[in-house]
Amino acid sequence: MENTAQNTVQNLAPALTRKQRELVEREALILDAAQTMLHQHGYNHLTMDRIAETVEYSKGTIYNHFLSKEDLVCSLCCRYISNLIEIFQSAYNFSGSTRERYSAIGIGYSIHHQFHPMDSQIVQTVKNNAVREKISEEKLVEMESLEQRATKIAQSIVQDAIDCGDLDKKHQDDISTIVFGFWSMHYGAVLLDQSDIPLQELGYSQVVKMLWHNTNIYLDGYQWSPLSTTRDSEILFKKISSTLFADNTQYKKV
Amino acid sequence: MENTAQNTVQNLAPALTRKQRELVEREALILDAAQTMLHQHGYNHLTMDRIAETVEYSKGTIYNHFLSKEDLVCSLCCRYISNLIEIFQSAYNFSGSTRERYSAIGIGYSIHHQFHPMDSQIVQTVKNNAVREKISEEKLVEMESLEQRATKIAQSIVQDAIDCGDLDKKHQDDISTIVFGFWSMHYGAVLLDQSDIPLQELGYSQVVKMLWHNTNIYLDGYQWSPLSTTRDSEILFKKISSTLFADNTQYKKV
DNA sequence: ACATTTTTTGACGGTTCGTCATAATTATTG
DNA sequence: CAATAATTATGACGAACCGTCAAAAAATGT
Repeated sequence: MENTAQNTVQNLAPALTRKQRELVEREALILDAAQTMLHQHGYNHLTMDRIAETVEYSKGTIYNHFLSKEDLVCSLCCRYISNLIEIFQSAYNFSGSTRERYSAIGIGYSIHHQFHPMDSQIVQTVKNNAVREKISEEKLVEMESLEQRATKIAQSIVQDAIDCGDLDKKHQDDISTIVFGFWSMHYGAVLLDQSDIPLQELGYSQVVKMLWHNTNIYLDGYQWSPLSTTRDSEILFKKISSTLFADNTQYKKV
Repeated sequence: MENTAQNTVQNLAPALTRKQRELVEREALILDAAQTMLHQHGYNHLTMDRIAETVEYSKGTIYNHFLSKEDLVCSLCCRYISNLIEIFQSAYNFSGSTRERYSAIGIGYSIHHQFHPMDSQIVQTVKNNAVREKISEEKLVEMESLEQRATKIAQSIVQDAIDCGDLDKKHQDDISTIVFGFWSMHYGAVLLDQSDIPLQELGYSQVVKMLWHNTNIYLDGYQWSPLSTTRDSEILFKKISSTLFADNTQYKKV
């Protein structure tokens, strides 16, 4: 994803000047520092002064890159969504039925959360209106466009399902509703997982399991064949998750 | 609910002293002021100084009631959940099949959100870890106990469904999973509704409709009879919502 | 070598939170 | 009722943080 973008830019505009490259590098440096700080000490201890100190640039320089603290955090959120898009892309390319490919999106989402719970917290933070208000219009547009790309991948699998008959044609107009239901279920579960202590007691991957179960029920409700009752869900889960996260090298950062 | 509590206290401990009554009244005064401020100007403009100014007490006095700003907001959240419990209670008492009673909980939740979007924002804020960290242990316990009461109501309807055969006995061990799935779907949808601009474009009650559709599919997936396909969902929705919100007097505050 | 533009810097002003010594009020006692 | 003790209210203050901007430093152009 990042490589693709870089190549594209290089192809269109022959090369970035040294200055420009330095700028891009420094931006990544700042974001990495912020993310590490967020992981280690939480949002409340993430301050612009501390970031500046860590990367050994002045605060003013940080503000040359990001319009506000919230803009910076939103950039982290964008990196997170980009990673999610990669996972969704893998899910899209999973060789199996449309039902399996769609399920792979859900599994990808929940396991990614299990690997990086701190990062889905960033999303939660950015989604909060008090924070959102302080994010620049451009950054919001950037994030929304990324979210749309993620959504589009899911929607196109639903469309495939309708086209090949796995899902009844009467649901043609419900595609966005189906994606919304699936997405809200995952989103809500992940958020509840972060705050509800009673849930934590049940053990960590409990949420992943419950999501897997509930989404199967949900998709069965839509009569999206093959139904979960006709296959061994346990095996399917393992197959999909191991395929998606075979090379978990990409999960070192964000 | 509030009356009940008040009466209980009065019965057990003959009467509150004048001082205690003043304290309770003032606490409500502060919370009302905070809520109004939140509605009108958002979380970012809600400051302890402004609250103090509005209620015409000093900041120190506010801090005699609440340990921190976050504690105060959490108290607002508790009031919100209390209201939700009342609605869930009505849903529980709805005269109809177990499926309808359970659906009533979902409808109650989503319509309450439609009536008070600002208030579900408070929940979102409180759920955020950066805010949560600053809430006192006691307030968190209070809130969690309220949440448990709400959850218990939903769970007991599921149990009723299993007991009377509307839901297969094989789901006996999945009760909390069923409630979790239902709850996360609603929670996620409501949260997505607050931030995602693309969704807003679709019109306001769209989320309520999508939730109604998706939760029907979800419960159909569990084969919770009577299935939505055997009844007119539109009529049922209207019946439930008008029953639950017949006396919308309770919705003036929170 | 000098001038001009760009970039970096960190001291500073503005907000807000939460505290705490002091003042005001209320309760108690002789 | 007056004097003293206990309780409660107050707002000035310190600390933390954000974002700015004039001045300094570096880079670029002539």
